[in-house]
Amino acid sequence: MQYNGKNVTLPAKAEELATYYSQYTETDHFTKPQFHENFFNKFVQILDKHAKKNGTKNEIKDIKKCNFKPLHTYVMQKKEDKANRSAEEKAKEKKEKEAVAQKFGYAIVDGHRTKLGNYNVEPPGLFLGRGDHPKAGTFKKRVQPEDITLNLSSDAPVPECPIPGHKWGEIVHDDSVAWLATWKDKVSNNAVKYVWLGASSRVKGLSDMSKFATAQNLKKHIVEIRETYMKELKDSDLAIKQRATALWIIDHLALRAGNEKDEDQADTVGCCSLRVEHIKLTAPTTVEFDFLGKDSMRYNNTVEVDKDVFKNLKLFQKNKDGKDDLFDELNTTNVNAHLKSQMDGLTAKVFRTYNASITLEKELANMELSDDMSVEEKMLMYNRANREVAILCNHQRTVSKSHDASMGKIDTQIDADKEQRVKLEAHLKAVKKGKIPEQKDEFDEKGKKKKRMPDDPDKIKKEIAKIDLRIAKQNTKKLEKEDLKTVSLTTSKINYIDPRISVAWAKKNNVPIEKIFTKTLRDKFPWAMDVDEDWTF
DNA sequence: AAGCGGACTTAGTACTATTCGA
DNA sequence: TCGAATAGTACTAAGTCCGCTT
Repeated sequence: MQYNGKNVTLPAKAEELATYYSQYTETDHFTKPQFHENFFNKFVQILDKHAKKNGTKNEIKDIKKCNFKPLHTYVMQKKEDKANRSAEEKAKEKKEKEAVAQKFGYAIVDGHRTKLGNYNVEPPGLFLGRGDHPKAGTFKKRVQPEDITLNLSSDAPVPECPIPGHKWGEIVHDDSVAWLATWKDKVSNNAVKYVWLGASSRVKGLSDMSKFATAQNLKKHIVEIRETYMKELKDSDLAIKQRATALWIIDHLALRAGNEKDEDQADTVGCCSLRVEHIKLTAPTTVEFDFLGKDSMRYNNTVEVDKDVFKNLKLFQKNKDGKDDLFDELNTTNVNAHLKSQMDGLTAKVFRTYNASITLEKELANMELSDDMSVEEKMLMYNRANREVAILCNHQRTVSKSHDASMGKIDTQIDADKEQRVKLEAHLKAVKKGKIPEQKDEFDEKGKKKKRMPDDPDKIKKEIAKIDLRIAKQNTKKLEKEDLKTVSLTTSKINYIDPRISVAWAKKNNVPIEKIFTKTLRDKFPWAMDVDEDWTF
């Protein structure tokens, strides 16, 4: 790198850090002041320490005088080189990776070779928080074997530590937990990281099944629970009033519970942690919610609420500052304690599972499907239902870089097809009159000769029909693409929707399950695959 | 009953593999 | 058959919730 226009040779540790940093030059992280600040603090700290050790003085003090371009160029070159490797080299790497996965990616659980969810420890680098994160750009240290605890059967051989000169931190034999290995992430306040079994494992499958069993159980209690909170909206006790209001929101809008958060995390909220500034009331019953939820995703929704809910929200805002808690008498613990008293195993998050599954089932039931529909058309219906769930749960994704371009491409194709259709129509008319028109050679934009139109009326009609079908298909594609531009269907499919609803629907409508679930999801939900077409949630 | 550590689920994005269409 | 677009997977951050300690 250069400092103040002069080349500098960095000590190895500082160079490593600066290399991590410079690889983000062209990303969104570089637009955040916090990212630079946290990086540079650590950078200077390393340089100071190094200088002190050598009895010199560190001159690098101002990030504005730093030019990390040479490092960035180097990192980008490496990336390009990697992409440009020969097919053999790539195949060789793939094979090696597969061998590692075979060796480290499985555990023997109750005699069965079971796939792990993850088996690599998180590599060192810069912490990349989501949204406006106070710790963005801080250094995430390399994890050493000594930092790692392994959880094995007491009679299992201890795996050899693969790093020479090192040994495992601790070996435990705890069959009351599901993790196989753990370490602490110093960046996120010693947050515990784990190695788990994969989603296809029996342990995870059973826990998934029990999640949906609880949600199904809520179906049986929901009428009573709703009656209770509707009554409690009018309770004279402020804490109970707040609890009922929060439950109305959790049930109707599928908000998360909303635990308290630390100062050194991004400022995001859920239901219980909503602040006065996050809602705007308009009489008689309109409420606009606008806040950042999990992953700093914006939740912006204007809804009509129950008149008592509106009255209560107005009351909770009274004499408060925008930064004050809306539900100052409430936290997730007492909401969940109350829910538990109404139904065994009931917590706030169960409402999301329940409402997601119920919504999909209801939406699918409303779709009118017929036997002569193509699988694509049926899937369009399914995805529309899935989309309603994703919107309910506020599952978003960023618009892909190529979105506008690919929409434009579809338009161009439709236009070309329409133009060709006009020509075919005219040609058909002429042919029918018995005058077969002379066809001049036509060329496409690449200079290739286009196919001539047939002179047989039936063949012309067939071609017109083909074009009509193509136009219809493209239009459908366009609609769906635009609909799903900012909506992510995968999150609800993986976590919230009882897979048996989808399996039953697929069977009933002769849609191959592969159209709905990827290989990984089919492996995750083997327990859902054999329900019959009449199964209901 | 607050508050914290720990265990587990849920989340979007970055990366990689596969499919599509010229 | 190739490159671009799309689908699918890997990754790890960020939630929820429980139970223990003070």
